Amino acid sequence: MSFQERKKKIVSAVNAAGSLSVFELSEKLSMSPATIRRDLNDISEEGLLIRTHGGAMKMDNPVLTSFADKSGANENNKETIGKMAADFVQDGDIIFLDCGSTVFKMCRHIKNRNGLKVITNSLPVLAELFDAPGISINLIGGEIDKQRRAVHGERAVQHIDQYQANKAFIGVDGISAEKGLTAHSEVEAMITSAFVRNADEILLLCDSSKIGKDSYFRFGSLALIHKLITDKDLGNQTTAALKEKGLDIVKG
Amino acid sequence: MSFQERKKKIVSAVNAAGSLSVFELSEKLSMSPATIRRDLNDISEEGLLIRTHGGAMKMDNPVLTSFADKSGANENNKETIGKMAADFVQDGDIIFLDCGSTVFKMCRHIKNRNGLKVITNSLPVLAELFDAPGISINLIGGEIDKQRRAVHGERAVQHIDQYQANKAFIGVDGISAEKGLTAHSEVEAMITSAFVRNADEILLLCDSSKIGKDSYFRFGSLALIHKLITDKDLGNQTTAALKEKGLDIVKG
DNA sequence: TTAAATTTGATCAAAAATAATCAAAAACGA
DNA sequence: TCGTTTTTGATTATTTTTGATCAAATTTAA
Repeated sequence: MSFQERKKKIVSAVNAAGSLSVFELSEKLSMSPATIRRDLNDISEEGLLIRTHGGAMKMDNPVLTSFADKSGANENNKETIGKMAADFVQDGDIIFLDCGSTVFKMCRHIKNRNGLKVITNSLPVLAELFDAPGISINLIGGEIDKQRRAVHGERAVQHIDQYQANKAFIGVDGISAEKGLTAHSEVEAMITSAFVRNADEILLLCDSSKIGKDSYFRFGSLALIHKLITDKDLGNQTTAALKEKGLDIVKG
Repeated sequence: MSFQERKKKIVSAVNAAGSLSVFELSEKLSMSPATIRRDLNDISEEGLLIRTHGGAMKMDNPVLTSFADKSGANENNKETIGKMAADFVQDGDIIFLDCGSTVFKMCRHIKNRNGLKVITNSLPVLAELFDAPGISINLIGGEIDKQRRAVHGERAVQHIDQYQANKAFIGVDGISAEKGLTAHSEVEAMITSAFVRNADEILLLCDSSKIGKDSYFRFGSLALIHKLITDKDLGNQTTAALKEKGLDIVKG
């Protein structure tokens, strides 16, 4: 086994277990502790996990968590939300798809639609739908945001403003009855706002962990949202508070 | 078994297995380890798999591999042209990169530049340069052309017209002293024309098989081109005819 | 706090893999 | 056909990787 392979195995083993000791890894991979230490140092240098005394633990910086990483937080709920959201997509629709992991989950479930037109700024969405014969894709142009694997910027907003869609499937970083919709960053909020302003129906995909939380940039009120698609873990009290605000809630 | 055949077999074997050692491959294909090593190095140079100590493993950029370029005819010449063209790219440049396999070959050789700004409509180019820390990418928006793995259309042309670059690296489907530049399709010609009109210096990458040939859509004269980068197989007579037309020819 | 136990980084030698070199074999072109 | 070029496999020197050892650093326990 080459050290490149070993490194991959170590990363996924540590990600799966949360944390592992040098000794556990050395046993699991039948390698000497010295080698494991060297590997761990290399890997942590690359920023893929956190070195601890005696071993390593998983790095959970939400920004770096790639979409391919199946071990992300709230995986099951996001999957369920994605599936439910896909039910609102019909043949012939013109839809905006935002970047973000929950919206990405939808894609797998809409690949068999026909005559669908997807307008997106998300590279994972592009990659996922690229092979679908019944779907034509309009890619939003502009600066590539490597961290978010998406296109952002003024140019991208201009692009979106030239189109009109039936439905927009969007994600946010926080939502609450008091502050409305919030995002981690202004650039992302600009894009989402553009989607909202150019679509007939706005569907917000948001797992329960983000509901009731506020992120730092406020960019819109709840009144903009036609449907909130979320998971079963959303408390009844919060649900009631949001329904009070006139939100149509779809709960997994 | 030819080198090309073997190469294909190695790539698919490694992709199927995830990873294979030099010895496993040498047994499977009945070739000496020395040959397998040579092959592996060539293949990993082309970026189709990752060379490891002791073997190779499959390359999986989870989001963007689907756009990886499939290698076709005239491989070696295109590779050489790409390498030469890369020499004309300097740190800090703003460049247009056209879609097409020869231009794509450049990418691997410019990954280590710093402060480079790349404006492109090619998905393979995007995938290849995505990881390069010194390069920022501006993706041209518009309709995705799945067959060419690129963005085309009126919207894309508008996008390009908003920018000005130092250099444009373009490809064509045909070039001759009589008819000038020709393309397979009008959509592609529109994009290339837009690149030409918005860049200070135009560098045409074109292997000798396309020189002297005409494709069906004429879209520009040779006078637009500042440098023609081609391979060693270009006949002396043709070379002379093109030089007559004022072309600066760089020959591998 | 000090003392004991554990973990680490550095160093080194052995083992494994590689690159470089060269001659034989095969493919190619005139 | 013959001479040239390309490809292949064997040999050898070099480089990389690994595991062991041990002193220094860190953590734990008393």
